Amino acid sequence: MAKNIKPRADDYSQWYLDVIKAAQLADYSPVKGCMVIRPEGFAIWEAIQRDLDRRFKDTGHVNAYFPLLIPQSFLTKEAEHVEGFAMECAIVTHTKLQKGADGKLAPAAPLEEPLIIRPTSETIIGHMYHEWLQSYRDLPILINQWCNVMRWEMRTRLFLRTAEFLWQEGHTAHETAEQAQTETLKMLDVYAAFAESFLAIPVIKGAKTDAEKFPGAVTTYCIEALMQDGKALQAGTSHNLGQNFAKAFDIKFLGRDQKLQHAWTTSWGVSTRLIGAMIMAHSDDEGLVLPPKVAPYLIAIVPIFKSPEEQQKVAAFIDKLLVQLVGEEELAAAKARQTDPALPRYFFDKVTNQAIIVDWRDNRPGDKQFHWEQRGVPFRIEVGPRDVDQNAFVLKKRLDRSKEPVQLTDAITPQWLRAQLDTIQIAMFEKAKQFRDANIRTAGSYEELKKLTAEQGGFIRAHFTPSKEIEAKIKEETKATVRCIPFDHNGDKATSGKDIYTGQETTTQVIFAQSY
RNA sequence: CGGGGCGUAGCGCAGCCUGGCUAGCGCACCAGACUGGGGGUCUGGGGGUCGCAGGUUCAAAUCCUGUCGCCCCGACCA
Repeated sequence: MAKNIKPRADDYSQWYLDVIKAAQLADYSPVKGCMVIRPEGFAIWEAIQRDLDRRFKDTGHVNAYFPLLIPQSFLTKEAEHVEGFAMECAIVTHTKLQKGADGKLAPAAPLEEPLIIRPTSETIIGHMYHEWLQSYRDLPILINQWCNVMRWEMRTRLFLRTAEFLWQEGHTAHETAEQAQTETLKMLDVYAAFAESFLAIPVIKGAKTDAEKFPGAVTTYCIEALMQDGKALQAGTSHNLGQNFAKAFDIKFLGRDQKLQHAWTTSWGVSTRLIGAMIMAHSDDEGLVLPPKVAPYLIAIVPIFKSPEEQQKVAAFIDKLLVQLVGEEELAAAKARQTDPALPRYFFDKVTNQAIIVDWRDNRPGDKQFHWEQRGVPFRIEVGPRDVDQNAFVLKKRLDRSKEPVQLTDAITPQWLRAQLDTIQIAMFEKAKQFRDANIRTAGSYEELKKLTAEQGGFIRAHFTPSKEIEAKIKEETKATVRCIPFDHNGDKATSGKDIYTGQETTTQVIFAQSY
């Protein structure tokens, strides 16, 4: 039992914060709502960036960078957009601090036009696309940027909703509506594939209702994930912006038909919220559980010894094991690297920056077990004198907390480790998927929806015709919202049925859930 | 912005109601010893303007007033 982590069943919210704290992923900052991402947490973000960025490049996108500050007037150019974001904007109004008569520093030199700290970059990027775009030959524009954004949320939670957060935002411009739609759905697929294969989080793809869509979008698509407490989390969005922003920012080009016309744009993004999703999807009462593809440390080796002689014997064996897993060269390189000698790191994969760490700190072995377990390291290897005598080590799996002795034969190779990691990666996805699937229920009536949200949570499928007014009413009464209109799920086709609220016949099925 | 809770060592807390001796405890930290296969034991040690500002009092962590901040719940949130 982890003594510093509250069990999920007692207080899920506290459990989540305890897991983050125990794994040292993040910390509160002096500014309310802002978060410090610590090295262990940032390594996860780096892994996400690395893999996603590859996927963006593979689909033809390039990276660029646009400024943090946006003229206030830009925000007002798209009506829905300003309405959606005005309430949570941070505004820069002055350029310097000066000592006043009372000796205290106060803002001086007010700006002529206040600047907004970007809550998202459609407006400034729209402005630039206006400047850059002339002809259909310039299209498509396929740009992504990795950056921070700021949304002054009333209430924040580490990773899930912070005032400032890191994300990527793709912004593309196309010649035709069809191309923009293809792009929007393509990126939704990229997100879904990434969430499932890299983060091992099963997601449902679908469209948002008008009530839930991005301010200024024609259609918003999303991937929705289910957390262990039965609440939904929007893990990524892809927006077809139609010509809304093109019109607001005058993004025009001369077409093949020799006519000046507005471009069709899209935007899509995922954020550090994914880290929160990953924590909540996989971790247990013992702490963080990381999918192998995300983990900065793949194995933590815990040596067991009493005397210096035993230490030497164990160290020699660990070196032998390391040579088989990372090679002679890396073993020597690691020793030359001169990091903390008590915690030497050996790169298993330099491309993904994933390492094996050996814990030589002068602590009890039990401490070390808890230490690495709480940090979600997929495997721990225990090596003591008894193991060395039998030419073996003890392999402990974080996922199911099992342990088994393994002989150190020629079979212990990088391929062996990769196979082990793949098995865990798949098992984690399957486990999460089983949980998710077991928590998809169908409501045949509004009463049933009320009952299910109150008693069971999870995703609730129902026949329903989206309507802002009715959705607001349902939200008020059940705290549940339409998470999405799913494309299709487990092969079950949307068949006609009675709208749970109005009773009218409809072919539209939606997924309701309480969400983060 | 509304409701609730809380500011005392790095962290977690007791003490406050009913003012009074040198402000305590646990964890963490440092030194040493015994230890070592899932959070060990002992000894010694360092660390505090009790959130801040006023007030009452012989005397304030404790009472009063004000103020600042944080956390949780709600409203809000592509």
